[in-house]
Amino acid sequence: MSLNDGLYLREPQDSKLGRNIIQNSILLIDEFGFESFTFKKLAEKIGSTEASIYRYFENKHLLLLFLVNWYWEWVSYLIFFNTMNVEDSRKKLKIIIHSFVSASKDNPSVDYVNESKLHNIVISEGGKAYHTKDVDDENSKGFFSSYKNLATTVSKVISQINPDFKYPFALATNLFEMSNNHIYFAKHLPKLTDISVKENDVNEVENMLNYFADKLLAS
Amino acid sequence: MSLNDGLYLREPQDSKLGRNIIQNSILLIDEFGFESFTFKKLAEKIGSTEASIYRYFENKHLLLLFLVNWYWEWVSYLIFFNTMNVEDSRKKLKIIIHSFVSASKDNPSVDYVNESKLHNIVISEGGKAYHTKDVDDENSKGFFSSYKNLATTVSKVISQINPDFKYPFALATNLFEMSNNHIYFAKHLPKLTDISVKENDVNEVENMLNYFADKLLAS
DNA sequence: TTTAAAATGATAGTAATGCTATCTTAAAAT
DNA sequence: ATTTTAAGATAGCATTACTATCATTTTAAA
Repeated sequence: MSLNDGLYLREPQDSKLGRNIIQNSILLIDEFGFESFTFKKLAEKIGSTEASIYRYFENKHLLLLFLVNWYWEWVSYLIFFNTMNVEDSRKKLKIIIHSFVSASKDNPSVDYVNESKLHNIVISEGGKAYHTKDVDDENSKGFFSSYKNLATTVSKVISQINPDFKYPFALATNLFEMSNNHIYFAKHLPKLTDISVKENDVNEVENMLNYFADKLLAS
Repeated sequence: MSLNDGLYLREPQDSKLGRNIIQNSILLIDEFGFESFTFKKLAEKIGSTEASIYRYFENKHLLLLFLVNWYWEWVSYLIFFNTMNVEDSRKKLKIIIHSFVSASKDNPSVDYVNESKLHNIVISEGGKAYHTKDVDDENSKGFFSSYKNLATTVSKVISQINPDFKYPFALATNLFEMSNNHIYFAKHLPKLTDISVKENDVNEVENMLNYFADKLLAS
């Protein structure tokens, strides 16, 4: 998986220690949350030192950004792969929705990434990747381009379905954000949604997103 | 404005120092972001001490939660006030959308709250109020009830418009989240949206939300 | 109007966080 | 075989996120 090289000081995917950092940061952030995650705890967990981790990532925020980008690239790949031989753009959108809602199931696994836990991190902490005072600076360095490319891909399919639809980008990002939000709501703030997610079955979310997309794109 | 009293140790709205904390925390968070906001900086700014601020709020996270709740209560009040004499539920929803998109303009101002900056905080940092490892615990204490009540109010109007619509809560919260998201995107990640916000003119956002709501609720 | 209670200020201290620096050893590449 | 590069070990430092104590001021009750 190739990501913007400004995200790290040393490419973590190229060394044992680097892959260890990726793998175990996912486990720790998933278990304890991003706020209480520290490089010191991570170092202890992988039997290394803080200093060594700082040689890979400037700070934990950039590590999160790396993980989130990795996730977006992975979803992009899934979508590419799953829609490759599909002509009909309505079908395409359905497959896209299925791809990112169930991203963690269809597991073309890289061994140092637990995609299911990474998906949980994106759901719970993903927003923090761009809700920062440094967004503009980081955006100018291309740190969000994976997400923007993904949004562009989806917006194109939307425009194919209905060329008159005025908000293809907004709908694309809204499908992503809505998916993550409502999975989170179902788990933690169920009064804020109508759907429920039992034992990680996100079927209802998928149905809702399809319903929204269909209605909005009907001509 | 009356909020859940678990949010604070001492009601900040009842004393000069408390109101100072509210007023200046809004200014500081808006200017420098939540991450770099500290009680020490706030104390310096208002000529008080860290210890004194800790007598009002357990920590900065609870202060943020207080501010966000204050905002939601204020929006609820605006909606109540603006829809009071309106019969037609479609009109009601339009007014609701206008109320929260332009919340910062129609200014029934409390002197120690800069509603416009508070709105910016909700847009930029609001999600952090519930994306925490303590959500479940805080939810059980009622720390999100202002938002849930607001969502309930709006969902009722939605169900009046179209009683068969399956996702009244999800649409209600999505309108809020989408509003904040796309104002933020327009300012910082314009490739993720179709609308633009020039000089705080959120008209395009309002139009988009109305379009989405109308299409989704058409029978 | 005195007196007690409550709120604030002043100061100190402590553990954890978020780093940076240096030095040594181990591994890899030439 | 030797030089470069990566990793481990250790130290240190400024800031953060608090808690504790005591003195002083303000407010409220007697």
